[in-house]
Amino acid sequence: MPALIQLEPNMNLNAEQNLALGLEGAAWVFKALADPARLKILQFLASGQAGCCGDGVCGCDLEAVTGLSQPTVSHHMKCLASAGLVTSEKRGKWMYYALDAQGFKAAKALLENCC
Amino acid sequence: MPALIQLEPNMNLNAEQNLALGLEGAAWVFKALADPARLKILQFLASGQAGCCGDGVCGCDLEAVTGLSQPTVSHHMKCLASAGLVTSEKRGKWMYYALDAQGFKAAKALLENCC
DNA sequence: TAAACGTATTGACATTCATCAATATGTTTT
DNA sequence: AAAACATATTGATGAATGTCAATACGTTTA
Repeated sequence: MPALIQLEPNMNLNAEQNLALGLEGAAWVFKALADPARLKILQFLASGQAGCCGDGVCGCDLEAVTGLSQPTVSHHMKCLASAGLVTSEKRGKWMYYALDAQGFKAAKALLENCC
Repeated sequence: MPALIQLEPNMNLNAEQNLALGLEGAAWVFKALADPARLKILQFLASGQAGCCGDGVCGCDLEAVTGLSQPTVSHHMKCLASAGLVTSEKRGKWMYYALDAQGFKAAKALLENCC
């Protein structure tokens, strides 16, 4: 039976959906982790370092951290969010990003169970 | 300082090398995990099911499991081996594959530490 | 030695991906 | 209202990827 959920960059995959998608969902999460720039972003988010735009880490922080252009960072964040690894919240004109602990728990479980 | 190790499909990445490569090495491992066919192969290797060629799982088993062609399976196995996730051993005319526990430990550590 | 068989390599092709410049959208500040 | 600013989207481009057919390589068997 084909999956009823369509994997797209514009979705935000939660734990249930991930499970329902089976290997496709698992691969989607690992694909999000499979890029040095995105890992650097995750590392920075995990470090707890303060950002330039007040309380939280915003997009311009991540441009500085990665040295990538603004559109590229935006693309990477959409990728990470679609895999359920980060959360995003718009406050004013800034977009604040944070790690999604649940997504990482799911990723670890994937590594435990499916392999 | 640039990494002294060159990531290639033809290498077999061990834990030390992986660490030395930093985010590049981590991404390399996650990239190997980021494909449904490869996850299915890993799942089968983890299941402990008997193969068709005696003691161990050989290439033709994985063709049956994945439904992919022989060259494609060969390519995937090289990818998994280069990431240190599987070991391969040639016995007679067969190639036997098994999970590399150390590789998975490294992958889990990457998920813990770098994120 | 020949034939058969499992695996690896090569070449080709369509798809996906990372990246940036240019532009659009929306919010805040002047 | 206008200017400034942060982010999102679009379009384009070069690189990487998954796949298979054809072929080459090694090993075993007849």
